[in-house]
Amino acid sequence: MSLRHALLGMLAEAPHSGWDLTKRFERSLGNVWTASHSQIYTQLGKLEAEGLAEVVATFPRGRKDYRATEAGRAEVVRWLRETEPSGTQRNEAMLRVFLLWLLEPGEARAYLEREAATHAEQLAFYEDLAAAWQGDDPPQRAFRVALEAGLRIERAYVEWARWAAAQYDDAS
Amino acid sequence: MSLRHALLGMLAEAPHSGWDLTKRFERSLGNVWTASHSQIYTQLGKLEAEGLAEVVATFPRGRKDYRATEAGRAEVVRWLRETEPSGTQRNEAMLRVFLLWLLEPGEARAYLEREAATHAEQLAFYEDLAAAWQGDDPPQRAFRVALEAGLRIERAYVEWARWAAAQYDDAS
DNA sequence: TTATGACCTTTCAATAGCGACATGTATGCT
DNA sequence: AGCATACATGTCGCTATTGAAAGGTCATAA
Repeated sequence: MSLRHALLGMLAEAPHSGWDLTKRFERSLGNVWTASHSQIYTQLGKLEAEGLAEVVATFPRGRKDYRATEAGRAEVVRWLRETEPSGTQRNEAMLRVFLLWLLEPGEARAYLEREAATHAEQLAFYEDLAAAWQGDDPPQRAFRVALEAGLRIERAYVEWARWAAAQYDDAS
Repeated sequence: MSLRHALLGMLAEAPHSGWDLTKRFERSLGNVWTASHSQIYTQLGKLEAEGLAEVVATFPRGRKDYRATEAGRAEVVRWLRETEPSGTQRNEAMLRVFLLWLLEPGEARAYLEREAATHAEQLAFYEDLAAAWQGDDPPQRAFRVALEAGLRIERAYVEWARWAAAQYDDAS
């Protein structure tokens, strides 16, 4: 399971609460892997029970910060080294493109225009992030590398979606 | 559930057996949504029970070809029109990039070089498909539009992965 | 004739993931 | 004081997904 290792990786970087982690999934990370808070809290409990993570501080409102233990850190590293990325892909928006011929051309075009807008928005978000970005420790550099992928891929998406919308133009 | 509608969409295009559908998921479709044969056969059974798909022919070796019924076709269209794409994203290979700082720079670089190679291969596959492509009916055009997305995004991936590998160069 | 490999379907147990429900706390505004 | 909103965690039932096991057919070539 990847969620497990995603969490462990973040907890190896710095202490985080379930809330923090949920927010990180909603923002940047959500574009490569989604997870709901119910999944995250459940998993944190399991990681703690297995000795891979531990609570390092508690705060008002019941907030608990977790950190990866040595065993937890070792487990992510082992996972990175010894396992192949599973080929599981999930992108419902693109899946729909295969089925667009079932709609009227105008509807298909509208869908693609919405896609273009959505990706343009995402791109702008990444650009803001990149502009504001600083920090040069290893986790931040890894983030920067991932962000660059986001920038390039969103650009490709936006251009594609505009081109695709034109393909479904009534005139065509 | 998207799998359901993905299958229905393909069955609206032409009759397919579970085997065919599995192959289509392994090839082109797998890059936006993965599904194992066990899931596909189970789902075909359900679609048939609900009257959304029907067996239109049987062949040697137990092969059965399914086609979407009118109700099935209407259901995909309804889904396309009335529901928003779920935001679920899943891309384990990119998720790992966020965690690459946990490895030695050399290991990280090697990972990214493998990614570059994998995506270059995928790109070549799409290019071959595109070169061989012909047919101008609506489903084929939709496929062509999706393929164009694949081409553009894989190109972006390859270039990114090469750039990213250089970031983790020992010299850096 | 027999082995090999490609074709093809089915079932099942176990795990992962989703969405709704439940519960409560601190902050800031009116 | 009262209220809204953001913060914060946790549980539960249902559905989706995976991976493995099992069983069978046809074509081809050694």
